[in-house]
Amino acid sequence: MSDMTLSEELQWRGFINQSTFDDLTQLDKQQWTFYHGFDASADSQTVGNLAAMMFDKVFMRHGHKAIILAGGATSLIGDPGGKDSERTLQSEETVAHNVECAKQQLSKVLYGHEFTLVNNLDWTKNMSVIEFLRDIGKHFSMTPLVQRDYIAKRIGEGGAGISFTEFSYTILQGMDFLHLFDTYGATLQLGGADQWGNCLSGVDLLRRARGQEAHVITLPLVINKATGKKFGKSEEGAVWLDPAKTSPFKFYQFWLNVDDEGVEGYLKIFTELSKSEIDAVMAEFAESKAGRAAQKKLAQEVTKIVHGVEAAAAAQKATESLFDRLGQHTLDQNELAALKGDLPVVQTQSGDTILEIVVRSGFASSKSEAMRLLQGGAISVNWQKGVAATDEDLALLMPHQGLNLIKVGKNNFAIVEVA
RNA sequence: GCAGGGAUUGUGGAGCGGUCAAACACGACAGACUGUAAAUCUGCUGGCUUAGCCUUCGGGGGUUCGAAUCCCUCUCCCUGCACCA
Repeated sequence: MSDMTLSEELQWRGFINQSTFDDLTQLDKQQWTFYHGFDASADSQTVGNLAAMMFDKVFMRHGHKAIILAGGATSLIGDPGGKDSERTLQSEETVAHNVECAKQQLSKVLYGHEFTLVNNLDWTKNMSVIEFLRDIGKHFSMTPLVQRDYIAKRIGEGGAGISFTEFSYTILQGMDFLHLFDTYGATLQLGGADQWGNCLSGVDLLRRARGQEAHVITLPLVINKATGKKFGKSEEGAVWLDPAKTSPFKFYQFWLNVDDEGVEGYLKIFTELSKSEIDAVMAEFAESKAGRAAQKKLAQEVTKIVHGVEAAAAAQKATESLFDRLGQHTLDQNELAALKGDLPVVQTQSGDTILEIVVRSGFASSKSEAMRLLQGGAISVNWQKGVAATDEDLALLMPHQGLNLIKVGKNNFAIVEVA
């Protein structure tokens, strides 16, 4: 796909945050067995995790052996990093379910490559306390642990405190590295920038317990260049990879709406397009910013990777019919029926007010909120915008029999089916 | 364990007996302008059967005509001392 070496490609794509290598070309000189752990504290991964998966894919394309870990054990404990207060423990069933979800999503995104999928619960659940304290704990010195930023923050003035459980998280993760070295010969760990400290726990442990040199590379947290915030949040919160949580249409829309500033970077991270392909799209984009060629390409490619070719095509088609003729064209019943697979569908009785429908669609969490949206001119039915809150004007927004299109805000569409 | 300090609506943070659904800032959301972008401006930000009513200020109980504000108690956090080295 490219004649770059691994180290060159990683740098070009902007995948390197911190690394224990003095010289990254060491990566090019041998085949590595690396491991990368994914959190299982939610039942779906997000686009943030997607960046990490794409990171792994670069290594895989260059012929390195991957061990992908779902954190069945670590998610039972909870990573204190980045949190300012103690987490609520999740039940074993929940985590087991999440691990299954994570495994499925990982397999889908990493499809086409060979890799070993493991769950760290397998080697931790039957470990004895004595074994843990003697064989593992003995290698960790308290002083550096306590000095870790996120732990220091929790312990110091104004901190929320930290339990021994969460405190031990990093040791557990270090143990994973040790185990994967013993079983698979893994000597490299990849992770997110926030995992740097936890990854180093494993490096230290390997050195102390096995006299083995090991390495870590972390990828940067993807930042939205326009806002300076963490990338990957939409209006409704996180952007999930699970189509049930973020529909392929919404997912596609998310990428299409990405800021100009960052598109090039996102193309490099979230797609597998080569340098020449990306250069070509960016050239087209530079000529006509309003054409948004880069965003379109990005949305297309990423949706393909996560949801497949068909879903990507469907999302694109839905987008065209909703936006390209924005406001000029009332979609007929057939066109609306075609959109039913892509947009949320709200079933309703004739007589239900628009407020109730908006709440049921999930675009507002209460009637009060729906009312506010209405008064702000955010709601339209079949392209008719409503502004008034009186009963008479409310009636004008009443959907008719059959299929209707409602729009809330700029980007939220739903089909309303009146029985 | 003892002594102080603290817990407020997404976050930070005012309020210290009625005028408090609770200042202000940030964030979020919406409108205008644009390119379904950014910036900017404007609005909005507990719920409801919305000129009114209801539920919120860590949990529970009390004082009072009236409590986010006062008292008791529980939980959690912080600081200092003690304990432990």
